[in-house]
Amino acid sequence: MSCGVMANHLGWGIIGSEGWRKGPWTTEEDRLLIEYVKLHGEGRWNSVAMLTGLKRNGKSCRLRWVNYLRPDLKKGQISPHEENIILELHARWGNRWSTIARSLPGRTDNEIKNYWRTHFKKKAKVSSNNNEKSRTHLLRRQQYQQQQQQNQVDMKKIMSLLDLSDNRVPSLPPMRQDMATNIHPNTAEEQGFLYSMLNGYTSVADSSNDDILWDGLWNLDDVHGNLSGVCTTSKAGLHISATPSTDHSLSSKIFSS
DNA sequence: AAGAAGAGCAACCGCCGATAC
DNA sequence: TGTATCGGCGGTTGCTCTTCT
Repeated sequence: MSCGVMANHLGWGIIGSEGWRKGPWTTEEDRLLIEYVKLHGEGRWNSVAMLTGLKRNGKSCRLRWVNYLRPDLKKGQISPHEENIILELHARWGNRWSTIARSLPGRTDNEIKNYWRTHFKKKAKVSSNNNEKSRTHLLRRQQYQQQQQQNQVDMKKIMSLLDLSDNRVPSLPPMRQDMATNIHPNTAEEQGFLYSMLNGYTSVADSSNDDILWDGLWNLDDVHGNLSGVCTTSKAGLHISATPSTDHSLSSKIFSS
């Protein structure tokens, strides 16, 4: 069903009190917006309505372009690799979806947010259904934490071996090599984090440990109400103690594009 | 076959920081 | 320096589609 049909069918696509259309975009609206960006580039979204005749406000235009019309968007399902990256970065940054999205070319913050939300709910439900297994989970979590402590020891060794003048990370699979070279760590701390993230996720989030990781994340959510304090723990193999909610400078340095 | 429930996703809202004036 | 505007972000809503009963 096209957006236009849906809009008509549902009475959606109404004109708001300020004269702006709302609701799903029609193909004609998309075409106008694409034409605008071709001619004027991205930005100055508030002038779209004036220059194209679109009855959409600037925010709506920007959102439509960023989340749906951008030519470099990657369509299709999130791959297992991407899921692992999301997991790791969420453990690190919390709900900073735009920061996470910058590490996943072609994916939008909205897409990642939706993905996390739906999978979070799914996993959380599974977790709540498995209360009877809690003792087993506790035991496994203890094992997991021991593994993370070992990871920290390993990390120190890795950092001592890293050549900080060279951003390329040796001995990584191609996908992780791409990540490493795109992110450009500047300091030993950043490079250490990046390295632990890239190397750690197979041990953390492979199929055998995946439920432990999710379980840890859900429990953190229960405790904190949100995941803003996640990385003060070793739950996801991360060990830099700055909290995501305050550590804006590091994230912007690491993920600046 | 029909209704209910859940999953997935597009889009809106409100807040906030950056920038212009 | 104060105010207005714009753009970006995270949270939330509401709709369709799919699966289950």
